[in-house]
Amino acid sequence: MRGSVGKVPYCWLSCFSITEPTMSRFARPFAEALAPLVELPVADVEKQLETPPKPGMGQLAFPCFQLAKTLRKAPPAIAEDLASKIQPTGLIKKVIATGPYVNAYLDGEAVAREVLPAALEAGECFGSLSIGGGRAVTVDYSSPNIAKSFGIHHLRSTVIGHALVNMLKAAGFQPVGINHLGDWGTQFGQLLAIWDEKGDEAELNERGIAYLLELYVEFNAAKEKNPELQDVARAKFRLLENGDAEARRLWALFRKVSLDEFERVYAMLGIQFDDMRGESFYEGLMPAVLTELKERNLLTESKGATVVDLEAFDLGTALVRKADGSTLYLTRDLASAGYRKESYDFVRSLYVVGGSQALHFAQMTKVLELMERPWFDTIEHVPFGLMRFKDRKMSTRKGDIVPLRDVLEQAAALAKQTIVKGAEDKSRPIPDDVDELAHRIGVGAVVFNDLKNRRVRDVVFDWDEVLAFDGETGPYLQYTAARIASMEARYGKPPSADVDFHLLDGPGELALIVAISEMPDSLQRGLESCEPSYVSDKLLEIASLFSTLYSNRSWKVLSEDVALTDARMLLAHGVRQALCNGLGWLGIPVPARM
RNA sequence: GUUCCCGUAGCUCAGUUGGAUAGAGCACCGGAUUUCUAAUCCGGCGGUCCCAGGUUCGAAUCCUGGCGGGAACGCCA
Repeated sequence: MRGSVGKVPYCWLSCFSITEPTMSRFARPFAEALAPLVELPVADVEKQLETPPKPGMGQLAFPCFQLAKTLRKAPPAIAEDLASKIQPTGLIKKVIATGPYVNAYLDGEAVAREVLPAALEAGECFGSLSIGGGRAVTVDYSSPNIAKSFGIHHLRSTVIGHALVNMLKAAGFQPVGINHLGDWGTQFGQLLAIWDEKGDEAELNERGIAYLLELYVEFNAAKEKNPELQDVARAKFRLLENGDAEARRLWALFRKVSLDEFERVYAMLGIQFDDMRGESFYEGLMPAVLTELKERNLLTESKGATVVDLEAFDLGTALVRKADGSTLYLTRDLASAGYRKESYDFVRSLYVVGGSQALHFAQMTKVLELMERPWFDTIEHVPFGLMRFKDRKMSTRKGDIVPLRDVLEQAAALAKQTIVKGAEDKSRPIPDDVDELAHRIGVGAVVFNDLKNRRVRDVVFDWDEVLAFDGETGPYLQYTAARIASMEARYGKPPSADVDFHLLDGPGELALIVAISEMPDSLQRGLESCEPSYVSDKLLEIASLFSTLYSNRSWKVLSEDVALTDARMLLAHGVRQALCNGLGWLGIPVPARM
């Protein structure tokens, strides 16, 4: 199966022109010095370079184990020999053999001079890449089902997809955010079936989506006892597909009520889609898909249904038409894939959908291949782990979910409480925009909590964890940026790149500046594997390194020493720029202060 | 039953694509604020990297086989 969950089959970015990762700017000179001595190409040496486990051991390391065989010497002796032959120049301050490694120590002053002015100049573009060349990449994400509440379990696709859209944009691609609304299918038959019995438009207008969810849950409860109800639902959906006026009218009504609610949630998260076509849009395109499948002799009849037999590829059989003639999810996805290719001419098409649907996407891709779509292998399922309760699955059918809106509102309420308490403790006035600030912090906590870990892992929903503001959290990053913003305001003028870089020569500064310089690497790595957590990780590292410096009482940014203040301000500004840009990629708002 | 994913500290997770003494946060214990925001920082405690083999100079990482958890496997999406 292509693109098995959790593994990156190949680097899809590698087909585009890659700018050199920033770290290799530092690694290159070291590799160039080593290459002639070990008689290997510079690129090979560079690939072997590692980062030592502790900062006191330098910033770059070359392991000598592999040379031991060819040179028939002990690795430490080789390291010793190599180290003695390399002259420090430019970015490299010294080279020392440490056991079987040749370690290089970067020159803090030179690194600062290289990184910080560039960061200042780049501003909001700092950390960005220009590998995309304006090429389109579609990102199918969020895609909630109409007539069901927007639950916390939809958060995963929504925030991962949103982050990928932002990251693609930062890398110079033209992302197309697609919300493939689940607004078609037998589920509507179910809703229409129960609506016949007890639907009440007045109540719908009043209670909105909560009422629809209630009906849906009730139908499913009834179906448990009376399985024939599913046949009633299928008949209703067929009616809808055949264009029955009343069914269509109700469908449109349900759709609107749902969209109103979804829009509120998207507004809270600051998300806008480029394409909000639901599944229903592809209704008219499906006959053509079925016709083509038939002409290509890909269809077989099986138990009354129409299928594509994929047993030869270990992918089972893929249903494209039910026995009653109505269509399925796969049929619609085949149609939408072609439509997207025509509309957007994507170089890559991502589907941010739970890992449980791996088979569906494998089938879809295989069918597209059999249909001789040359772009079939540019489609990639970006799977993620399930969100569940500690002791049970979340179940929309049973109404056993947590509405996302509740979570965001709770988080904002808690943030407000923290702001108010903080203001009281320091006997300061409560800010006028406390609600806006609290909202941003709450969203930051909830979103970052989902993006900080690798997406394949299952997530257990836990209020304490979602609402945590301490440690490795969104508010921690926001707070670090806010503290710097406050210093910048106090500083009273824009930071200057014309500073004495020698004043930024300390080990803490060097580690921090190297981390800042790795922002583009985190973006690139994140895009290669569609994994926003690489960015989250880098931001935490930067914030942590800065906080350590900041908390040292003998290390002040603002002081009487003008030259020192200017230099440290430039560094602090770079930190804030990196944090703000990275948070922006992740779709996390940055409050003006905290 | 078959296939896919996951398994690292009490809990939640990183681990630079096979390298040095496996790292963070939470929780717990102890510290730090006359000075840039304590949503912070510092220290301590905490490990059979699920198990067993194999490959390798070298394995949490790769291979094989188990065990445990989750998911998918036809008319839902």
